Amino acid sequence: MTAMRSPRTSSGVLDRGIPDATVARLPVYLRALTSLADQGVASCSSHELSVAAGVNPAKLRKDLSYLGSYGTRGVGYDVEYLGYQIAREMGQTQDWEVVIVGVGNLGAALSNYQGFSTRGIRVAALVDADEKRIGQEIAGIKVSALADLSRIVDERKISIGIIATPAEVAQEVTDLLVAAGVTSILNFAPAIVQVPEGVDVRKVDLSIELQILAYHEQRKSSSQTTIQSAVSL
Amino acid sequence: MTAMRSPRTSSGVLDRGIPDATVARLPVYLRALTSLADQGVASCSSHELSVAAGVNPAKLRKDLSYLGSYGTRGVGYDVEYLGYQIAREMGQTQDWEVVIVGVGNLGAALSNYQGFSTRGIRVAALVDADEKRIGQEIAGIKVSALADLSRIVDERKISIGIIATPAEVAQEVTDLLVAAGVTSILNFAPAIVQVPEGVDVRKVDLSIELQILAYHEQRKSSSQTTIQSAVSL
DNA sequence: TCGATTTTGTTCTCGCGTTCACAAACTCTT
DNA sequence: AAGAGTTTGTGAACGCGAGAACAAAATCGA
Repeated sequence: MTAMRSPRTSSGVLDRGIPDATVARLPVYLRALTSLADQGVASCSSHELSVAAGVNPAKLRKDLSYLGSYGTRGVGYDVEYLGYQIAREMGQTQDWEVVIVGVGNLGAALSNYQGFSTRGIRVAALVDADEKRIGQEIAGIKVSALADLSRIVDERKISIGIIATPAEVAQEVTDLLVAAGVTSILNFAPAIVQVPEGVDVRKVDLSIELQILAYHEQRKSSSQTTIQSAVSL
Repeated sequence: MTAMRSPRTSSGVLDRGIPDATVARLPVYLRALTSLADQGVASCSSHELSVAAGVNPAKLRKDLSYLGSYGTRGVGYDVEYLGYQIAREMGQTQDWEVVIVGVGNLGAALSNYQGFSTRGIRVAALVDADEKRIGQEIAGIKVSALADLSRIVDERKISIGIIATPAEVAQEVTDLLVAAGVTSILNFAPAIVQVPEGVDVRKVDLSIELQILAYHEQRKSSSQTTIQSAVSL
């Protein structure tokens, strides 16, 4: 979304250059595969998997083809094997430790979110500027002072930070994270933050998603009345 | 993302058919305009606004041109006027009441989220299946039983629902929402839900965003070592 | 009034992503 | 062993969106 240029090193052979659109879908496939595995399914076709993932089967196959040929023609994909290959490609075979800045309602919700641990992501530290919150324990993690951010990031070799603060301090927090050595940021604050070259930012805006729905909702109802008035003519 | 086909009625003149990509950016522009207005800026050029919104100025102007000609050549845009036009186009001149199903950590965070009210969105009801939560008050709203969902949606004429439940019950909740008359759903549960024609679903997956960052992070570090090994040759 | 300057609105081109359609490859049955 | 039936992997066509570039329109100064 913002400055999401992937490295695209022209280093030749090894750079398989998976398209951004595909990278964004691989976790969806992985989730669908995990779900199938939980149901005891050992093998599946691209069609079955595409239904579970909610995409077009041809798109699914093309996406998977960027990783290599992990299916068997006439048979389909081995659920566990394909899942492992996607997980490896996505870097989930290692554990990524993240720091969450801001432990208000959203930060606390993220800290308690169960979906991270199974995806190679571990919330390693919580940081807040509010004196009253420092020292509190959330999801088994002590909240540290903002002043300790740099030391924590350095000690634990954290490269991913999550911003769950009010919009007003988002840029300030971003600068602190970048200065501390973080190179990937997930920003939940409703503000555009500027980062230097080499730092990735992804933005999740809860109210924007709702506004998009409201727009379509409005069009639904207005086209309804348009049709009605057309009929009444 | 999922079945986001806009109505595209061939009803002729009035259908200006704003592209989906543009609709997704309009709220960003609106936020930037609000921010500028708060700073006392009365007028701005497409360049200034594009910096605040984090997009290309040409893209910004093209997006705005779908709404009409609300700028003045040689001058720029009136901040308040343009803001109003976008808000009107997005349907924010009316209030959209939404119901949140599931008041765990995330549901509670959403209930308390301040960003909605200024965007024409009002959390009108909270619903949960857990007996212990029913009757509790969150953000000044009493939590109702799941059994009352249909009545609430009907009484308050709610057309937008938010799912903040565990993945296992997401489809079940979706079916209840659709049966109750909801036609737009924002799904935070990590599951793909099936909906009938005419119902819009948008999906926000917190861990997928982090996985995408982890992927790029992995590529950064591995391309680093590739360069190093290339140098050492 | 006229030219210089600024900035919008729009046309045009390019590239990415989606989807179709088919050949290659595998299994199963006879 | 061979043909019928599946399903993958991919080449090719198509459509949408991004961004450059330019014409149209407004202001400003002389």
